[in-house]
Amino acid sequence: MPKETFFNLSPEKRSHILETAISEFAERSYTGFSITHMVTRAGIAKGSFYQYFENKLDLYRYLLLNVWVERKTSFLKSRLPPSGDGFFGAVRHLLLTGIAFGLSQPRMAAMFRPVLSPWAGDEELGALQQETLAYQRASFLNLIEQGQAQGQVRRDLNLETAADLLMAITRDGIDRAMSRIMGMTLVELCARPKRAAEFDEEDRAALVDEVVDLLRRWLGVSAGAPAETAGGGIDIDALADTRPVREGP
Amino acid sequence: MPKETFFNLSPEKRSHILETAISEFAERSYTGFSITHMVTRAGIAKGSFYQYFENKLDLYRYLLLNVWVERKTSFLKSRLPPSGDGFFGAVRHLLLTGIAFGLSQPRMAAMFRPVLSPWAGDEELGALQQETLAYQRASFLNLIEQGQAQGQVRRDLNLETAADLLMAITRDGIDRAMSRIMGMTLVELCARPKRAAEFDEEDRAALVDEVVDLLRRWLGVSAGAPAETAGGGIDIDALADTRPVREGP
DNA sequence: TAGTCATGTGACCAGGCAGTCACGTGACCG
DNA sequence: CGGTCACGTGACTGCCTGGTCACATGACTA
Repeated sequence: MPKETFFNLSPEKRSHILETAISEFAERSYTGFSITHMVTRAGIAKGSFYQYFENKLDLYRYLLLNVWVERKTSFLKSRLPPSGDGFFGAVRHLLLTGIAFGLSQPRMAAMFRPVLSPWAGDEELGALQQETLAYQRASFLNLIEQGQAQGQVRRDLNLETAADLLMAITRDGIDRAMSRIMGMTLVELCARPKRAAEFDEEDRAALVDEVVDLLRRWLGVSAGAPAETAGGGIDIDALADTRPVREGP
Repeated sequence: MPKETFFNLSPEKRSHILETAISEFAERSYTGFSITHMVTRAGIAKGSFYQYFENKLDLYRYLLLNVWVERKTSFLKSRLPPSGDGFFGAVRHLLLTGIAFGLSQPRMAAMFRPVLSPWAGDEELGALQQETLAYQRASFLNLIEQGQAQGQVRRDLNLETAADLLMAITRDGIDRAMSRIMGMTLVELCARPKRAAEFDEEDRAALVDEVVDLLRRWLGVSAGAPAETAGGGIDIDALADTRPVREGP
């Protein structure tokens, strides 16, 4: 957690430092991130950095557990799922919202990829990654169970394996497809954020519809079973990447 | 490509250097790999390294495009798929074989993850990764088309998207599930390779069956359609990660 | 024996890094 | 006015890195 000194800074300066750090992390990855380089770019002295943060990991953790979480939850709350579309309709909305958020924050999406994906990467991030993945898994498990409770997801599933595959499809699969469709990686997108518009609403809907179609065929109760379409929303907490955390002192 | 000097070495010394390099790459990742550290561990002088290889990337490329490919193709050829199980039976065998190979080569599986997964990671690997991913995508597309030609995979699919999702399910999904079941990451498995046995044949079959069940529901022609079970094998080239490459001079 | 050539070697150089610390600055207070 | 306190600063240390290069070694040849 950052030191008190950091929170005594003016909001503008604080934000300036964080934005610079986000850019650096996105462009150079966690390992490539150099404190020396970042402070030069931000126009502050290296000594100041150590009056704000313990070290690189402290800064990264703060960006993940506070900044990212805060932005994501507020984004999601501004686009609440329409109720009445049933479970898969809610999932569809969830995926579309997730894509929109990622495109609106490409730098953060890029810098947190190693910790939101099951890729070991930097040893230093191991603990953080394990914690985050565990929380995501729990969220996805919860999601499937909600679908079952609503009678729209079959019950003869191995829940644990289903959660793994569901994560792979909705995270890795969509990532892969987006990279292909946009013809660039996430890091390249950061350099040209306007290109995100080329992947327009129509393309996004087409992709998500393919994915939801897969999910319906895989998870949906077989045709002919009692379709219990009543309700059918999903708990918004199921979308979170990490346990909600409070702002620092 | 390594220099001539390297290929003039005795097979034992050559192999010793490569094995040391593989361990170092697996334990410290590409960015963390230090030539200085590796040569010390291998017991050779740093000057010698530069008489064998151009630099770190040269060594890494060679390990991927030659050593890995060679071992994988020979492994796959030693376990040819039984014909007669139809398309999904062949896919099942493919997945089981892939898992067995990965567990038999955990260090290489770990060191090549960034280049076989759509994770940008080290800028230096960007070109190599792009090339490899493109080749894999082509293989998966080919696989789906074979299934369609055999009448066992539905034709109303967006092929491109289907390939992305198929890759996510069979690579990322299985990776995620294996990490969960074994309770450790790939890197940790390298330190205790005997633990691979705890993920026994039965567990593997259970996991793969879940995945194949998903694929059947998603891709399979709807029940009642003409089941053209004739033939049903798959071309073994569809399994490759990279374009086949010849051994150096 | 003298010479040639491929190979082996490690001290050395320049550059980048994280983290420290003695000092500078300026606002506020008694 | 002097003193205190929070914050800002950048030179400095110690470490590790990739890559080079002048020299050593030893086999083989004329």
